[in-house]
Amino acid sequence: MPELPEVETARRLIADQALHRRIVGVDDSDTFVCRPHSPGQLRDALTGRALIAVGRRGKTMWCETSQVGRLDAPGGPDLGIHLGMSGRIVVVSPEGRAAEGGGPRRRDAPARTAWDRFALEFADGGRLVLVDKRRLGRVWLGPDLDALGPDAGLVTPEEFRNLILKGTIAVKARLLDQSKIAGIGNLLADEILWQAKVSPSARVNTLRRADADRLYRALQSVLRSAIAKGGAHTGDVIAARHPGGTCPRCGAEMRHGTVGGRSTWWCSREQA
DNA sequence: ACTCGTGTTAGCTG
DNA sequence: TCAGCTAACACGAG
Repeated sequence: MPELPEVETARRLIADQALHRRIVGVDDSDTFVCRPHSPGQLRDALTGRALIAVGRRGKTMWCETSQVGRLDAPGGPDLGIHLGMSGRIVVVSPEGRAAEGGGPRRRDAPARTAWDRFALEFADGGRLVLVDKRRLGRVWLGPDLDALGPDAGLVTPEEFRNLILKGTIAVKARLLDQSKIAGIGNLLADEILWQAKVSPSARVNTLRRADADRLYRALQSVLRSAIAKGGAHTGDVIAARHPGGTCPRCGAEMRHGTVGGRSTWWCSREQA
């Protein structure tokens, strides 16, 4: 599920509920989720510290950690968290109540599931868990944020034009390139292109400045709406992403194909 | 049984 | 070296 809006709900959950709690245990036994670390490395690096801040760039989160035993003092390693295709964050309170972020919106959740892939156990009895059915999520030390482009919600119109228009790639593939702009996933990309009335397979070198500016405005409005409503799946055209679906604006048939290696839906009339 | 997928990334090609 | 493309990863859902 997670695109930028879902990751933002997960980040806010961590910020509200998981900071300044002493870590007394770490389950880092899933070597695929904790790649490239081996079991025990995350435990050894984090035990005795606390999370003290949580940031987000695109779909990547990072938690700053404290010194060992000094839970208000910065100085520990940064912990990267990525939700992958199906990850969610669950934070369990000292009383055992579990809240979930990374899905549509924050809500109650089971305290333990068969899909718990990584967990921090706190001294107060609560925990922070990465729940991830498909195991494409990831938790690792020292995330390299410089490999990502600017966050999709923070990029300026000028930056956007410069990052988007270079080369000959299909515009949807470019929107999905996290090293150019961070945070746009498959559903957001379809929604942005539909709102801007741009064909997903249009080559970026064929776009005019007016197209880029419409894409920029669509990006900002789609992001704002998706964060407010709780997820990328709340977009207007997402409901029409199925066989027989019709454009919510003009009623024309929706087309389906693969662009940039991803399943893509577009309006046969307005995004020809 | 079989196909698909809201994400990333190694590896190949020109 | 780089832009662009494909396959692979893992595994549940339909």
